[in-house]
Order: sequence, then C-alpha cells, then structure tokens
Amino acid sequence: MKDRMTPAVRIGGHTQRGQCAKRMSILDAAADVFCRQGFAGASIDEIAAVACVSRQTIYNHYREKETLFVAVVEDVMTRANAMLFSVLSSFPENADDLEDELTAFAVRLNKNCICNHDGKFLRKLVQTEGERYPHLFESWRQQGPGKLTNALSALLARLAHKGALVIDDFDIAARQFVALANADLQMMTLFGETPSDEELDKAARNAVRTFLKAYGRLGADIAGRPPEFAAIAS
Amino acid sequence: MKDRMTPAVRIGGHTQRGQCAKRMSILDAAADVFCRQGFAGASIDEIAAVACVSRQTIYNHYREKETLFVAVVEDVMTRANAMLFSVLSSFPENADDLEDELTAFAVRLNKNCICNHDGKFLRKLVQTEGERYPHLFESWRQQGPGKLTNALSALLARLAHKGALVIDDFDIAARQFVALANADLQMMTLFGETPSDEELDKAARNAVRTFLKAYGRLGADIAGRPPEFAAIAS
DNA sequence: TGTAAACTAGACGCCATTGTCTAACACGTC
DNA sequence: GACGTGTTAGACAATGGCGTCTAGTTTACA
Repeated sequence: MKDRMTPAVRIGGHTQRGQCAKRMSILDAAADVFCRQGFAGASIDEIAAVACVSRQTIYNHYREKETLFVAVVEDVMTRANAMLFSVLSSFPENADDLEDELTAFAVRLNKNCICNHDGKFLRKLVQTEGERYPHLFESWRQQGPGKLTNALSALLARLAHKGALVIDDFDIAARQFVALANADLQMMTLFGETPSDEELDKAARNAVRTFLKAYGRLGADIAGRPPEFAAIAS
Repeated sequence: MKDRMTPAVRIGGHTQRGQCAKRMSILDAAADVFCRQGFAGASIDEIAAVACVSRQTIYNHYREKETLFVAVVEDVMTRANAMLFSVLSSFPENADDLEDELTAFAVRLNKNCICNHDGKFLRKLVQTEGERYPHLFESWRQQGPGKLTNALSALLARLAHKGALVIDDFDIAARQFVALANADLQMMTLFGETPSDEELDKAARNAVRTFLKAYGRLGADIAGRPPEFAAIAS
C-alpha cells in the first residue's frame, strides 16, 4: 500500500531521488497516522511501518516527533492553500448561466477544499492541537481561509458590478455563500464521511438557489422558482 | 478551583451526597482534561488532580479509563440534547416581529448549543474519537442534531402555514437556517474562540436578514408578488 | 461511640513509547 | 575494489501512564 517507493522524479544527481521519496513517504504516512490517532496517540513505530521505513530513518530526517508533526502540518497546509486558490480562480466571470456556474463552483469548493482529505485533516488538527501550536495555525488561518472570504467577496463584487447580483455587504455574502454550500454536508463532514457526487451536486444546487433568491438580480425571479412564479413576477 | 466539594443536593439517605458530589467532580474534571488533551493524551492522574480526588477513587467509580470516557461523553451529550430542545421550544410561534424574534432565536441557538462548552467539546470528540466509538456518536447524532433538522423544519412549516414564510422544502430551509446562523462564527468556533454578545447578535441578524430575503413573505412582496403566493408555495 | 463504607497516599508491576546507539547492509561514485 | 552516504534491524535506557494493592484516614449513620 502507498507505493511511494517507486522511482520518483530525479532532481539533482546523487541519491536525491531516494531521499526525496523517503521524505514524501514519511510525510504521507505521518499525516495518515496523525490524522487517525492525533498527536499523542500516534506512535513513531506505526508511522514507520506505514511508510515502509525504519524508525531510525524518521529520526534522521526529522529530529523528533514534534518536528515531524510540524512538517506534516505545514505540508498539508500549503497543499490545501494551493488547492483553495486554484478553485477560487475558477469562479465564474460573467453572468450567463449564473445558477449553473455558481453550482459547479460550489461543487468544486466542497469537493476539493472542504470534503477532501486535507480539509478534514486540517479541521481536525486545528480543533485538537490548535491550542498547543497557536502560531502555526494562526498564520494558516490568515493566509488560507482568511483570504478566502476576501477573495470571494471581491469576486462577488465583480458579479454585482455587472448587475448579476444585488449585494449590500460583500463580506457577509461571501461567508454566507460558503456556509450555504456546506449546509447539507455539515453533518457528514463532521462525522468524517465523504459525500457522493450526487450529494455534492444536490447540496450545491440547494445552496445556490437560496443564495440567488436572496442576492439574485431580480430578487426572486430566475432563482429556481417554478416558471409560473417568474412569469407572474415580471 | 472547581469547588464541587461543597455539600451538594442530598438525594437519598446514606452517603449518597458525598459520592454523588465526587462523581460529578470527576465527570467535570475528566470532561475538561479529555477536551484539552484528547483520550490518548489525557492522564488519569491529571484528571484526579483537577477533580481534587485520589486516583483510586476514580478507579472505584469507573473501572477503567475507557469507562470514564464513555460516561463523560454520555453526560455531555444528554446535557447538550436537553439544552438543544429547550432552545428549540423557544422558537417564535407567530409572525409578529419575525425578524427580531428569529434573530433572538438564532442567538440562543448559537450561544447555548453551538458556541458553548458542551458544543465545542462534542464537535471535537466526534471528529477525534468518532471512528473509535461509532455507536456512541451515531445514536447521539440521530437523537440530537438529527432531530434538530426535523424539529426546526416543522417549526418553519408552521410559520409558512401562517403565511409568514414562503418555503418549498422545509428540511433544506431548516439546514440553511442553521448554516446561515453560523456563517459568521464558523472560523471562531473552529479555532475554539468564544464570540462576544455583540458578535453573536450581529451574526444572527445577518443570518436572519438573508434567510428572510430568500424565504420571507416580504421578500416575495418586494419582488413584485402579491401575498397570496405564500399559500401556493406550500 | 462504634462500625462500615468511602476515600487517600503511595508503592508496585507492567507495558508502550521515545529517542539513542551500534553493527551490518545497499548503492552509486571515484 | 575502496569509500561515503543513506538505510535497516535491533538492543537499550529512560520515561510515563495504566491499573492493582495495601495500609491508614475520613465520613456518615446507628
């Protein structure tokens, strides 16, 4: 399992390849075990076993358990941040098919940032070890989720500027968009379950319908109400 | 600290009082330590110290660490459930001052169920130990948060029936109400911070405004629809 | 005041884990 | 083939937690 041992990209000369592969293998295994057992419950021996590596190798790369833990957290955080901003860059630009495009965006957000492996892990970590490593998570909070609201509110502002949305406070609307997108999945994510594609889609659609009912251009028209309503409304 | 040692309510004859006080003191201390350190990280000695009780006393009441843990979790769960349904029973019945009343309700929900001590603890526990004690948390999920949606959707239906709201799917609306109520506090609760009363109030108000924009009768009016559509919608 | 139950403090064995150390092994380079 | 770097397996001491046991003390009630 986890065949990270297969020859990876050769970067420099020397034995870099092997070393790099080992490091990644260890990080992966450690993330897995830390996620399941927490910091206190995780044992270096188990990590070594999962990584198919001797215990001493772990101590060679990361001086002690805590160093390894911090490295794992930083690794997961940078991956998660990169994914978050990649998804953000796919936010719909123009107002055509707004409902469908926003729905697809919400699906991507949920699937790749919140319900995925890294997302679960980070939420778990922040809650359990947040008090023990305040600076570690605080910096992530500001650079990751903290910027999510800002970025999303700017994107919503752009749509509002084009007349596709009617929003008085963009920050609040951004937070509410994220909250609505998670509304149907919150219990699942809390319990660590992974939603199916159908569930993801349905949750996103429900969220966007309500979001557009509240912030859509005509307030109530297109926003997912049956056609009769739109007809009467206009 | 934590002077549970003061003579408590005397229930039966015998030594009940002392024993009962000890049990509660231990449960309180254990909840505190388990919450901070997790199951693996918590030590019986620390719990004993916090409870101002000898270690042996803990082993007398609860045979082993796991028994104590389960007892703590069940204790917190029943408290949290009781509070949840108490808050639910304060849901506004009639449509007068709907915005203010829904806001006050959202504040109560956040303050007493989600952002309070027990709420934080349970979220932490479910995430960290959920896999280890599936049945324990599954039953709570069904009897607590699971019923929250049902109850809330019934309450919303009552309001819709009275023409105060226009809702097509009550379950979805219920989940969205809760999600919106937490939208502004999610980051705080994730990081274990406790929102101030002002923050609670502002968050609730933002949530209810948007909820009513999407589901309020007034929102429908503004959108150019006569009130009688409330009836059609349900 | 006497008795029984509960509580305390501390010692104890047991076990898992951490982090170090050593000797042997694998592999690529000179 | 010699060499250096990285890896491995296992032994090792030290630590700390769990759960048991015992002897002595407190508490509640008759």
